[in-house]
Amino acid sequence: MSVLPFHITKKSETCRARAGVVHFVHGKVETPCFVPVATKATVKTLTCEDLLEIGVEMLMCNTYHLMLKPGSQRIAALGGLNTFMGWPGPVMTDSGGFQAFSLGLGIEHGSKKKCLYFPDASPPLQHPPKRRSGQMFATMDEEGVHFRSVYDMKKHLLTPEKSIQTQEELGADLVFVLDECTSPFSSYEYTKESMERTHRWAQRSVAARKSNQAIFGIIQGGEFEDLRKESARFIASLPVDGIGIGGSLGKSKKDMHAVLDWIMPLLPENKPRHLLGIGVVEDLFESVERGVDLFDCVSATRNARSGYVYYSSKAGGTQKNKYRFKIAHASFALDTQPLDPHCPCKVCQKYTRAYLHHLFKAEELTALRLLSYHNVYFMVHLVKDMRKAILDDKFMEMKKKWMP
RNA sequence: GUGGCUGUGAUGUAGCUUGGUAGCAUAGGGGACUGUGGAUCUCCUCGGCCGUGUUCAAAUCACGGCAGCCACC
Repeated sequence: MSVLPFHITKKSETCRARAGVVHFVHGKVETPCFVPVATKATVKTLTCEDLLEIGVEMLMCNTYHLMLKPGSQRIAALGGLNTFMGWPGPVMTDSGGFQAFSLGLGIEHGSKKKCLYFPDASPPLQHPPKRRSGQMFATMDEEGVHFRSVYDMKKHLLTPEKSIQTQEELGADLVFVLDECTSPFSSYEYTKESMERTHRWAQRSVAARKSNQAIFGIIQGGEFEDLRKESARFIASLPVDGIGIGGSLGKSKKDMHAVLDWIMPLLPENKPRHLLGIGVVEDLFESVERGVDLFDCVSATRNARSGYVYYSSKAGGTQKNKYRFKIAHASFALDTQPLDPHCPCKVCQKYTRAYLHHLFKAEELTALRLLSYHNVYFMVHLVKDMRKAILDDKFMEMKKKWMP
């Protein structure tokens, strides 16, 4: 068993936040750290040069997508992910567990990671989900995940062993065990059954490992306190290098905070914790405060592609959507300010909102690229600033400034 | 000048025969999106060339204007 070197440099005195350093094969990562998602071996619209320039430390690629296209063996033959994509730094690969969810239950429940409709949610969400039973691309049984390729409908079986083998072929620094995410609509009974299976898969994943790649287990259990705690104890007891926190985090932000509050005291201090698929600005603060070290999230790049620009509260803005605005908004047509007047990124040094507004409305690809660059810069540096604040023991102060 | 055809939102159109909810697409304006989605979903704004008549009721039928296009002189 490999031991992933993780050193905690500083623990906050006022909360669970900590600053540390993880040493991966391809370099160190200073935590807390925001890890952009490079599903198909690229952060959409950005080059590796961009990412280095931005200050990105680590990337997350996806086993399911790369297994189907171009295939893990081809990537292995081409020297592994780093060589293949020209990225010198550490890489983690997601196991395919999330795709088991998003192509399975996610479709059946008309739900994504975040719940789209709960009448009692605050504020109440407007539209009930469209349930589309019978169109699932993934189903689960004890053996593993039965996928249909989104490309050609061919059947694939992804077992925990196959996932690990594939991730070894891809050659990431850090791999995740195969897990199943439940939907916010999943019952207690299903969530429990699924969690127990995920635990067995975790054991099988760990046992299947042949390389010295680092491996993270993943805590499931949905929004249920006893399940989350049980899962946390179980995953913490495995010989893994770190802890992933996955699955449905409930119906609201409050629920997510509760989940983190339940499990954090049960986790070993000396292993890094990765909160899967989170987050947005508020979530990053709340999670770092509760002791999360690593995040991956598509929000920066996906939002960029739908025209949302992240910006700092220092830059001013409306009460609603405090940390982002939509560049397509007509009010930017003649706005000669940079996207975020407080942002030192390349895009903000050069281009005006008016220009980016035009590019976006004209559906020019450059708009998506420049907005992605800015948003990734914003998120990466927001978390880097949090790290500095932890080191200076000013994290809660910083949080209060951002989230009064 | 004569004859024919056509006038529906910002744009392109459907409905007209057989009168009864003005439909669709694009554009515009909001909103959603958390282990990817240049996707998708969602809400909203704006309309029958003008006038008169018939009728319980007119985008629809009739008549008169006006405008555009085409053909002929």
